[in-house]
Amino acid sequence: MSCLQKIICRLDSPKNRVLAFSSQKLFTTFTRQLTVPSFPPNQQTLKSLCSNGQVTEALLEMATLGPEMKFKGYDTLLNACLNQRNLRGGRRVHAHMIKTCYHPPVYLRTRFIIFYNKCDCLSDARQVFDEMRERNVVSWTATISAYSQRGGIYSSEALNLFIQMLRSDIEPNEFTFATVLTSCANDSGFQLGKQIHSLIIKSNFESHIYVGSSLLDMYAKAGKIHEARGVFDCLPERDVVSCTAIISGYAQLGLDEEAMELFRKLQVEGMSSNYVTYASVLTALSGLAALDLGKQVHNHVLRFEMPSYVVLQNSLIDMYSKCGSLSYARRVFNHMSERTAISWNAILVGYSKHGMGREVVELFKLMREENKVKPDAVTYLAVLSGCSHGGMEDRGLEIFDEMVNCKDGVQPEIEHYGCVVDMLGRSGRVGKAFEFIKKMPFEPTAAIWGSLLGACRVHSNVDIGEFVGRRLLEIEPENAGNYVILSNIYASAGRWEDVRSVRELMKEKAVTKDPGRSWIELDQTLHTFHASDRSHPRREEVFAKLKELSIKLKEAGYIPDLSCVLHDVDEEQKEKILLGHSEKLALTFGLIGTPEGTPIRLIKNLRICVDCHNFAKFVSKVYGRKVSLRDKNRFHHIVEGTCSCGDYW
DNA sequence: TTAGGGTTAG
Repeated sequence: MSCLQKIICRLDSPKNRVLAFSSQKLFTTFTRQLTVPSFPPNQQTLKSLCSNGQVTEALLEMATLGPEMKFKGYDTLLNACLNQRNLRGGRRVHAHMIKTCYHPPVYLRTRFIIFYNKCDCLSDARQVFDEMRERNVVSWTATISAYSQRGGIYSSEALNLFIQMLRSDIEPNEFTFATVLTSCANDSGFQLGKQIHSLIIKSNFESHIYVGSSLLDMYAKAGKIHEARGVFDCLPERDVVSCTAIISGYAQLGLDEEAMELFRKLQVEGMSSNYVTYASVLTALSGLAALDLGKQVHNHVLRFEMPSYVVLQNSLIDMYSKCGSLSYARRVFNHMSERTAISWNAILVGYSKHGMGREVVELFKLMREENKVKPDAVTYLAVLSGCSHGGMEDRGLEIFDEMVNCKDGVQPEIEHYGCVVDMLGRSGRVGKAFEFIKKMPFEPTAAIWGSLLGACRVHSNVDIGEFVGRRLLEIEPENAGNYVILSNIYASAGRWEDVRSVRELMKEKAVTKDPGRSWIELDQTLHTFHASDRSHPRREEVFAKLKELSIKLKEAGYIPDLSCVLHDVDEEQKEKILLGHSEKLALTFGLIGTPEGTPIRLIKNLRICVDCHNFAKFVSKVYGRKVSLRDKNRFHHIVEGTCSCGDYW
């Protein structure tokens, strides 16, 4: 028996053949000389060879297969490559198929679409799809899915493909609907999404759990939470995804109390939760600044060993920083084994909102030095805003220049220009800020003018303030805040006639202010107050204490700032309105509800008014309390009569 | 063979 025959004899079992392939150079040489082995391989052999990275050898084996077995052989090879995300191997299989003039059926071509997509080669997947003469619902859905998974600019192509699919008379199935709806969860796709909803009803898929989840998510992302809830309530069965989708729908729209209420209700009904559910719940708790409840969720997550999910940790960072506990947020950040740009952004935003500019700049430097994660547009927003709020304006302007020079490949967008306006205005360079706006490559938004108007008020620049204020009243006539600031600017210059005219204008336009709301967490319960609110069970105590405060603080030098009230009423009435502001009620409740010396943590849904800010400063001084107040924009840490915002917010 | 929910944003 020759050497070659001996080797072939030993290769009867698939296991031995693989071993031989892996270990004996000699054998490979012989096999290549043979080109066509003398017996057909079975699927296990092909799979094993491919899994061992020996795609070329596996393809040589394919030569012995009859045409009817080739389909199965290629499928096996491709599956092995797919499991290992072996792009090179998959490409070889593809090339071999073309070279040997094998015409794969729809199934196999679709598998290649899926393979290329999973290997992140969208253009190859698309090429396979485009070259198909015949397509079925799976090949269409797999291609649509490749685009919808990527989101963003790819969503419109997913929708185009879906329309083409309908035109080619292929009926979508539940997979197609569940997929395509994810591409409708944006402003441009919503109208088509509603039409697809009609189609879903006609096709009787509305109650399908995957389709229903996708549908309710689309409505929630379009801000149509009632429609989303309608779809959810009609689902015959619910699972963790559909429940999480509706909870996160509420949370993403800032309907935090509703999100928590529904979460509790569904928990009672026995819903199961996973790390995505907790990430969404933490978003709602961040909005509510419910620290104690947030800690409870954190403990639960640790107990159930879910701590290593990056998404969950990012949510924890955000929750702790928005609840005022930056040290906890930093601890979570420090202990992460893997960080994404969102992890960095969340902690940077945290420091930024607390006015800690130096920490923002240091952390950003560390992010660049580590060079593991690239800063994105949000990173720059956090850093520029952090510099602005944290007294690091000049460093912020340098960082903006670096952005313009494309240091990290992130182009400044209009929001970044807005940060620069804020920085210039904050540091007193109001004229420069005005010039900067004029030269911007974008049309200034109301927010940008609003930022400059605030600067004009603080730095008493009546000329620019008047121009900007009048401009704002034209483009944003419904925003009561603009009238208040313009009126403040006129009042500071003693232009009482103009103050009156702004007031008249406001009345004429029937401007309504967003209702102000403040709350405080005591014993894991959120106590909410509206202006002049008399609904709280301890209202009598609150108002009695408020009266006492008014007297005591005035003795200490507090003078109510009546210019914060635009109602046309007498001075006594104005003072009464001011004293009824929701943040004063919540602060007073904090004083009576906590032991002496305990820090008080408040949250306001809008920007705090100048008078309430001053009031809180006097409370901190007279009553020896640290007051931490989170308003719409940032944290105010008030100690001994001084605020961390430096009276500019 | 194809499918749904998630974290950061002045």
